[in-house]
Amino acid sequence: MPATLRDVAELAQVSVRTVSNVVSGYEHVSERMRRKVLRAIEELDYRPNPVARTLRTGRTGMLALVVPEIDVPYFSELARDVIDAAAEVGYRVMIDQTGHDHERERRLLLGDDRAMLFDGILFSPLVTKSELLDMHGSTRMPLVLLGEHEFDGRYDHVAIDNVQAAHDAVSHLAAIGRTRIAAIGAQPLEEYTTPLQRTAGYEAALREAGLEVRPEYATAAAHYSRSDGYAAATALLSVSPRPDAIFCFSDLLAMGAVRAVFDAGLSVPEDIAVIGIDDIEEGRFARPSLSTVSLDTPFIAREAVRRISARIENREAPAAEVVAPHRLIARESTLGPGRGPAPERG
Amino acid sequence: MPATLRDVAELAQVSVRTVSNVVSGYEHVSERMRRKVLRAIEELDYRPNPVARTLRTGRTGMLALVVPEIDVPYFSELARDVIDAAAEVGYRVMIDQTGHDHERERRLLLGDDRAMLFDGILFSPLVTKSELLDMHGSTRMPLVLLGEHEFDGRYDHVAIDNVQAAHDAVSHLAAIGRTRIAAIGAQPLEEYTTPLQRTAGYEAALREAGLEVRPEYATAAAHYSRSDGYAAATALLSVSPRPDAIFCFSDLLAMGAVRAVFDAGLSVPEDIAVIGIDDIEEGRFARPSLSTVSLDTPFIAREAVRRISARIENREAPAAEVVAPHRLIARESTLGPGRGPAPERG
DNA sequence: TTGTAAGCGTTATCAT
DNA sequence: ATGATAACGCTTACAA
Repeated sequence: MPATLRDVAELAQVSVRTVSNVVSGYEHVSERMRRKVLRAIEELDYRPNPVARTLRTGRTGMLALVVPEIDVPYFSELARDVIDAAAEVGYRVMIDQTGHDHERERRLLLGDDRAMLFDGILFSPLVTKSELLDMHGSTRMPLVLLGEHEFDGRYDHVAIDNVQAAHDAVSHLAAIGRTRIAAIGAQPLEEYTTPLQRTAGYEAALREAGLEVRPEYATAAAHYSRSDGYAAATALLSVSPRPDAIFCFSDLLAMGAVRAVFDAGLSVPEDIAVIGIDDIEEGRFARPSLSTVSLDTPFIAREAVRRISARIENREAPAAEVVAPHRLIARESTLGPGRGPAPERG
Repeated sequence: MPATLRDVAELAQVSVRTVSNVVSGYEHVSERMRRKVLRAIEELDYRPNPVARTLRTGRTGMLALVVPEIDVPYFSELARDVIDAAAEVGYRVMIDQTGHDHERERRLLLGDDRAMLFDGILFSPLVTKSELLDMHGSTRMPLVLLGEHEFDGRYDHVAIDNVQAAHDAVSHLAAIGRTRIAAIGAQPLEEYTTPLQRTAGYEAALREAGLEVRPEYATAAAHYSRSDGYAAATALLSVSPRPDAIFCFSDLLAMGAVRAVFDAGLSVPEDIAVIGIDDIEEGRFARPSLSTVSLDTPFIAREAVRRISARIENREAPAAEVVAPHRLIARESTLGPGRGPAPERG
């Protein structure tokens, strides 16, 4: 059995109050007492029980990060930054993946049984905003939404300007002279905001460049995975006229699309230029290296942790929205060979 | 303020005992009572406080997964499988990354302050075995070691046969006629077991194939990252005689190595064949697709969770070792083009 | 079958 | 500056 505060108090011949004071670094403790207590702690190898402390204080010191799939590079890179940012302010991070399962997202937001072992949730959701709000309504768990959803003033929000990011990517393709620009990542069946916004940016940029918006160029992808990108790109190759560029709604889709183009005997970017969004490290070393719109995940992580901390401190404060910066990074998949890998970001 | 058991009891006009029975699904509760209680629960929107429950029962229902870096694909894919496997038996997973920081690993194992908010640790360590044992000694936190360390009978262990895996990779290179086989991933300065074992397998396979073991072919890599692979491969290209194959101790190293070879104006596998270890999805879509030794992460995850559950149930049971299977997967980076991507595993 | 009450290990309130 | 003691919200003997 591990030693408790009482055991220490007994051995040191002081009250539990004093031991607690020493442990939690209370100022007004005499040097003599402190020594006695520390000696007893040492001897008993005492460690405070965080659960008891939590029950008393109401703080677990843990955050939950909820993402669709942790093994998607964008999310694992985000997770790395979130864990680091959280560690800096004394939080640890529990990760949950919903696996594109709305039901699992729902349960999480409802705070079912042991879900509540953390002080707040950083949520990168699949479900649409309104559903989400309804679900989370009754529980008062601090919540910060990550990603690209519309700000509705009810929840803290760390987003990126999706429309603009998509717009920038497509404008780049137009600027290098591409005229038949397809897209992969629309999701006509569902009402996810991300694909809707990116589609909007895509179409706006096309119009701005004086290019035609062809419905047959806007293809769907269920999961933003490499294999979805591969499949969608393969299908696009037999559309007539064949696209000369593909804008993918994620880098992972783009990795699959690039491979598909080469498997069809064509070349990137000569025959078809490809650009993604996210700036995952994989794309920087790929062949050709992937042009993309870089999202500032360290910034997102830092802001998310800052927002959730503030929310935990004060649940009544008005909801805030912060928009993370993004920037276009042109590499070989649009510009052609000759630009080596860039191990550094950017 | 959220409702407590007492509030529910009061409203339902029953004792807390009865409410608790209903909540935790105790059998012997009359239908009438159960109804009354459920109605009150509904009305008050009551949710059990998991912290209080934990303080009482000693179980948090959480596991910690400790890895060097969550954004390394091998670890994020492992994390995905661990989270899923844990969810199946009612556990949730907290992830911590040590970032190659021995001190952080140490603190985790020592169970410092709020570290102990979980029932057990799944630990994929950097530090050597003996150090680790000394550190963990005093705390009795259930622990299962993941990865490729020697079994010493004191801790549960889910490992792979590192020597054999490396051997298989190198034998494959020899079998396709390569004679100047280099390696990337040794770490002469530190005593990590993984690189030592893989180096052993590498050298054994060379000898078995009647090939010379050249020290200048065994290069180091600090972090098994893409950029380390890139740098090491670049260096290898100016060794004379130039290698005609490179065995990388991880797929990520291999991704960097492949890019380096092409940047040097050479070709994979024509000039230099490349093989890795891990079988991350990235390698299946890369160009050329990456030959590798596939580690069965779902198996590892399942066994790890099984072991830690057993250990939590019975801390006195003898330590067990489980060896996860591996198998060689030859793709384009050793066999040449013509084998399309394999979205499915293998 | 259900009620009463004693903890689980802290922190925090009230004294002194 | 320190001691005694009441919570925190739950589970579980022990009683009834």
